[in-house]
Amino acid sequence: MQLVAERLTFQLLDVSYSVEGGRPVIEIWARDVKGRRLLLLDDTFRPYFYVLPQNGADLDKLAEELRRLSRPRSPVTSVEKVDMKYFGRPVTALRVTTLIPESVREYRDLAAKLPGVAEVLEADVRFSMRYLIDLNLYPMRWYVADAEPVNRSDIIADGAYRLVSRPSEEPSMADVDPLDGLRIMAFDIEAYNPQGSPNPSKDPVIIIGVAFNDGERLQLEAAGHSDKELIQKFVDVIRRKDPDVIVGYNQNSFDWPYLLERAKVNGVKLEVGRKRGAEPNPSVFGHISVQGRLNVDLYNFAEEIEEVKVKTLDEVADYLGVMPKDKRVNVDWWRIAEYWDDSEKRKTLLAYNMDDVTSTLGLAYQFLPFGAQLSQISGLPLDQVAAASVAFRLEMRFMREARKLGELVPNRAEEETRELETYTGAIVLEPKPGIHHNVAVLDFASMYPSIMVKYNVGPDTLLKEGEACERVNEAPGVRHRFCADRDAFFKRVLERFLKWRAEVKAAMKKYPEGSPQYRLLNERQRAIKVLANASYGYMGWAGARWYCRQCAESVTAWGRDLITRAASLARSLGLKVYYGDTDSLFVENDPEKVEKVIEGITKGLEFDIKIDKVYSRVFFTEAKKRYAGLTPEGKIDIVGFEAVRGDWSDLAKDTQAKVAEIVLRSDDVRKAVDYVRQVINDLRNGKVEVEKLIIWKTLTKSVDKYEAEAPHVYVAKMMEKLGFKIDVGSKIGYVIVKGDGPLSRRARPYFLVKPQDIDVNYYIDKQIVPAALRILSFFGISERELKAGGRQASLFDYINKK
DNA sequence: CTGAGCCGGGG
DNA sequence: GTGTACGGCTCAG
Repeated sequence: MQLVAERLTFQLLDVSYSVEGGRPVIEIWARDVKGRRLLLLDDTFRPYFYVLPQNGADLDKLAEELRRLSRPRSPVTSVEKVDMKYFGRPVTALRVTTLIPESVREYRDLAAKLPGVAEVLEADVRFSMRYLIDLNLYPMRWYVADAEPVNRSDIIADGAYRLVSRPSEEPSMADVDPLDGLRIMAFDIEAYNPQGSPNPSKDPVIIIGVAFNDGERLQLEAAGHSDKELIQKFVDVIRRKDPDVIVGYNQNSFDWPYLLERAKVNGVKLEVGRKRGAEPNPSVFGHISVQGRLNVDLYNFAEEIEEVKVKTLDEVADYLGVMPKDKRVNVDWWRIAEYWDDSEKRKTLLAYNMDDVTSTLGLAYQFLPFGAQLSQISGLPLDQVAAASVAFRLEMRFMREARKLGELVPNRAEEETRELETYTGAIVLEPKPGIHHNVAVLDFASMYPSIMVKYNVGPDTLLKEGEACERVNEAPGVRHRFCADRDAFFKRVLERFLKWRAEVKAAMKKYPEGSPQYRLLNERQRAIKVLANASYGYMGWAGARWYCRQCAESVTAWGRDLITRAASLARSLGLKVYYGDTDSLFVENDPEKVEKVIEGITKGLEFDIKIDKVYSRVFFTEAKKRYAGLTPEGKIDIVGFEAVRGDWSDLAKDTQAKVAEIVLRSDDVRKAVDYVRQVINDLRNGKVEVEKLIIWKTLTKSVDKYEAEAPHVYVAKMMEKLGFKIDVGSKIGYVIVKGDGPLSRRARPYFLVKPQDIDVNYYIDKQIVPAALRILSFFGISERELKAGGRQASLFDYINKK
């Protein structure tokens, strides 16, 4: 049959590979301009790695020995000499090519043992990622290539092709919204949980809510307590709608594993991918891949929002304005079974599920445009870019830059050889405790990347003891020296980032704010900024390929120097400095003087600084990194306070938030003290529901695997004895009761505890009072005053305290 | 005090 | 799939 090649214009969505007939085949999942979902194959790519010889080694002899390692199943097909660079210095390396990706590890280990070998490099780059790097392909971007149609009966797609030319980027699509035209599905399951945490071996999935970006929303319900048909229907829905992107909230650690287990129990196949027979596949670090679709866990993006401490779906959706908390239905999760079994309450449960799904889709609209840009820039597929750490995203880009520069990519350090020494970090100026009015927050723009560029910081420019160089930058205090004779690898990459970002920002100005084009470019410049800002942390990350502790140490040293100089400048101009952290300064908002500070820093120190925000009121305690501010718009920022953490009781969290709000809005500390006393009184008088006192902790492994007996572990054991089935992932809710012995022994399952058993003093001393004092102590309020509980403090209180 | 171990979100 | 975290807290010693 005569095959006719077609010219395809397609968007690269995901990449994987398989081994067919003893040869690797790269599989690109894509959609083309006609809207077809396609599988594109390339069977011409081969795995390889580099061998770096020791100085003076005989390259031909070494090449011969490498060839002799060849095994028939995956022969060494070539060993070539290549001129490359390693940490900026020219080297000749040997490039070893083989056939089967899995054999690389074996050859790597054998090669490393040969005499004359200094290092084996790039043997740990995933094969499919290697392909994208080498062909300079970025997921979510558009390409043009010639391809021949092929038959593939094992996929659920509109067609399959074999690439016959290398894809080249389609410039006309560069500024098109990469999400435009993609089919997005959000889903959320509810599980039956009569005994606290649902147990997938017996508790059915009862509701699956699904929402699509075309507006369709639906809910699937179990028949009573049987979920076999429900799961089959869910698979059918995905087949019918054929989404490109599947989003959920924490679905990688809950919904997918739970559904997989339920499917197994019911003898159903969870065939939701675009490959026949393939189920979602749990991979490392909790990521789950769905073949041919981008499975994105939006919780990964939520984790990066520093301002929200408790990252539950309802909190995050509320913060982002996706769905206000007071406008949605909420059901306490431990009551889900109760709501399911009651026909009236079931309606509420369904509404709750639909609000969760709607919120999830809403979060997708918030996060995915940014994620898609990160994908286009870092080179990681959208599902992986979400799950990857910032350092890993940046490293992927570094590897591409290294290839362009002919640089060999260093290996990660062996775990045991990584230096564990810490170094001095950023400087935090002593806050001025109290409430301050009209405060401007000044922020250095990309401070650490700017330092790296200005002083040419990097492992390749770091001078060893006694090493000479013409132009040298020495970090203040720490004395590390960097050669400025040639540009550092980091500098080259960061300069490209900074230039690129400036271009994008300039292009943005051509569009009205709020237009789709503006939004697209804004997300792009943000993604570039996030990657650039990760470069400092990257150097100090022990897992980094370009790890350089001295570099990170030098950057913070320059940073401390800079912020100290900026604060002095502000003071010398007569401005009060209230606080500063790393790259920010909180100063009195006197516009004229502030302008002078900005000018002095820009021209004198040659770094960019700007007004980030203004607070009409802000208060600091004596503690660093904790403050609460009131913006001119009336919004309250609570930063750093720990009682907004998930493992504190609701009572402590509510109390602290309320105290912060009273103090900021009314300036009246007595009012706040009275409020706390009222809470304590209520607690003493048994007026607080046990539910407000529950402390929740998750069991991350089976009970008997714990060495230390934390309260929630002790309670889990107790629940097991009571006949509860406790599994990994169970959330244990406990309260502390009266009695003797260590705290752990006084923890009880909350549902077994009567209000009169509660150790009221624990909650007062360890929860309410510390949470409230975080704010109130600097107003001179003491523990005793809070605990006086409406009456005058007496000798009795004093003795009790002793 | 230091080090080891655990946690996050979900139901 | 040629294998990816991290910062903050608690408890034990």
